[in-house]
Amino acid sequence: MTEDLRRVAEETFGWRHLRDEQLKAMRHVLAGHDVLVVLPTGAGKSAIYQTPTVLLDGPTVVVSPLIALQHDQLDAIEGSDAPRAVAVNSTQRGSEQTEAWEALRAGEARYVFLSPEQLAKPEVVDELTELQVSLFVVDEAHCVSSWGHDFRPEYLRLAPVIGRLGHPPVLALTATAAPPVRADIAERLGLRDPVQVVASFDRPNLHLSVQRFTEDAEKRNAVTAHVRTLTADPATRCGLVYTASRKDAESHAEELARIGVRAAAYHAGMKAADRERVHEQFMAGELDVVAATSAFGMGIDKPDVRFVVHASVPDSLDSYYQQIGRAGRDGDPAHITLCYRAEDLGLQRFLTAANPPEQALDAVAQVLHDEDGPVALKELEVDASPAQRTRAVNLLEQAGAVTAAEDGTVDLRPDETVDHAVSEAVEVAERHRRMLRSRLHMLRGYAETTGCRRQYLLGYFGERLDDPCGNCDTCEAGTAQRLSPGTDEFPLNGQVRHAQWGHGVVMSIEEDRMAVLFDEEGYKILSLDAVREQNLLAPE
DNA sequence: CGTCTGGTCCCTATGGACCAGACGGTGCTATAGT
Repeated sequence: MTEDLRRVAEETFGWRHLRDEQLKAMRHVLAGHDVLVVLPTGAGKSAIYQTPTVLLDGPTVVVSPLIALQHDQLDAIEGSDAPRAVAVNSTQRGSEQTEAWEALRAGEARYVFLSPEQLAKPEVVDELTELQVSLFVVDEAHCVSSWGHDFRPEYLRLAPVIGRLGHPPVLALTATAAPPVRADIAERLGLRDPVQVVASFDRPNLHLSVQRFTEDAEKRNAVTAHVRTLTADPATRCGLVYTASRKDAESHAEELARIGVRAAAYHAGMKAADRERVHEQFMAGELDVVAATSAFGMGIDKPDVRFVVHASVPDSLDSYYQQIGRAGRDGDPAHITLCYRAEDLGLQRFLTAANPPEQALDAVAQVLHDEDGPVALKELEVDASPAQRTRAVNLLEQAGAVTAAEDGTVDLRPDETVDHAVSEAVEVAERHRRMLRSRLHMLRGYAETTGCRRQYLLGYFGERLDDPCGNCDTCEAGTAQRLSPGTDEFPLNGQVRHAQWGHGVVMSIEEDRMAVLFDEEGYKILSLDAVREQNLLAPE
């Protein structure tokens, strides 16, 4: 099997060497296992589905969040000797879509790229069922967890689709996923006993630092001054400035342009043509700095980004790590700076504060209660937007009040009342909100720690670095210390139980505090004294 | 949750204090109008 993979990799794609992680994941895919792969960008994640597809009988479905990413992948496959790849999406004419399906039916095309929204359409799933799909790939799989719960709820409806396709091996690929995100991806996709292939998150060439501010104006000036200094040096000319709002992306870009930096803004409120131009100019080295919201990033694989400055905090360390990971891909040193104001957490708190869609929940539960049999999702006639309706179904399903069949229909469990179903679903939404809030606490912890930033960051991703890294601001300030191996009663990654919060895992132990990840409540930061004096945690 | 904006108040006028209300992120898809 390994020899076949190596042969295809070399003969079809021209890859002389495969990394151990790539080979391991491919072998499990060919053996029919579900696989969750967490590998840094540039480590060849795409190869993990591209190669086995050549050896499999049926086509490979690739779920991809952005049409632009689908195009990149199509180009990559077209540039090899692999079979043809097609995409089906809303930018195409009807004839183009028809041709794509025909090529797949004829066995001429063997890869098909789709958004999760396409897979929400029964006619698309019908086509795929006929094709006898051999491999189901979810690219950028962290989107399942980060977008599925609200922004793009179709991401949580992939599990029934996978079932309908006869549950071919599922391969979930991402560059960033902390342990709870991995668990969420596996659960939401319905992975069966997935093999996890996780590479180290450490990027030692990134110099990590945090600058604290009390005044907004002061922080803005510091961002400008810092970027001015960096861009003035040819060795660190190119970088990114991340902002929390579109307005700030524009004001920072304007200010930088005013002082002579080749800078432009990028956010989702801009015209598609302008966004594309900024993207291309940055890739071509015609722009040195892009000041952007979180819209900028996926699919950016520019090796020589020398700095990432955050003008405001993002929503989590998960997002933060993803954004800073766009620097120093070539392995050369890069500067990472978080310009931190505690007040900035307020905006993120707001953005994660969405109330559970109670009306939609109520309407959906009521319709399902009144109907005799299962109902197709699209046929659910409720007074709510399609996205809200899907979100309500997702929550009801997670609450165990609604069951989803593989044919895309849903039904209320027998004996389930509308009120009980709604209240359970609201509790699920609130648990999720608590998890998002708790991630914000961990971000705050990173910004405010006097310990080694890298130890903290890696610890968040479940990886342990015993000694201070020597390449962050706290190490340079001399405040970072050797990581405590935990105490006898609470070893790192040990299991604990809290009377109120239930089961958890010890994520980090600092001098006077510890972080615990609870299954139901998310991350909690506890004072070690309080834990000891009040006997808050019992080892499990 | 925090910031910004626009309006009102005060009442020899002006501009600062105060308050209410709006706004804040991520993309797909389908469809109407050129």
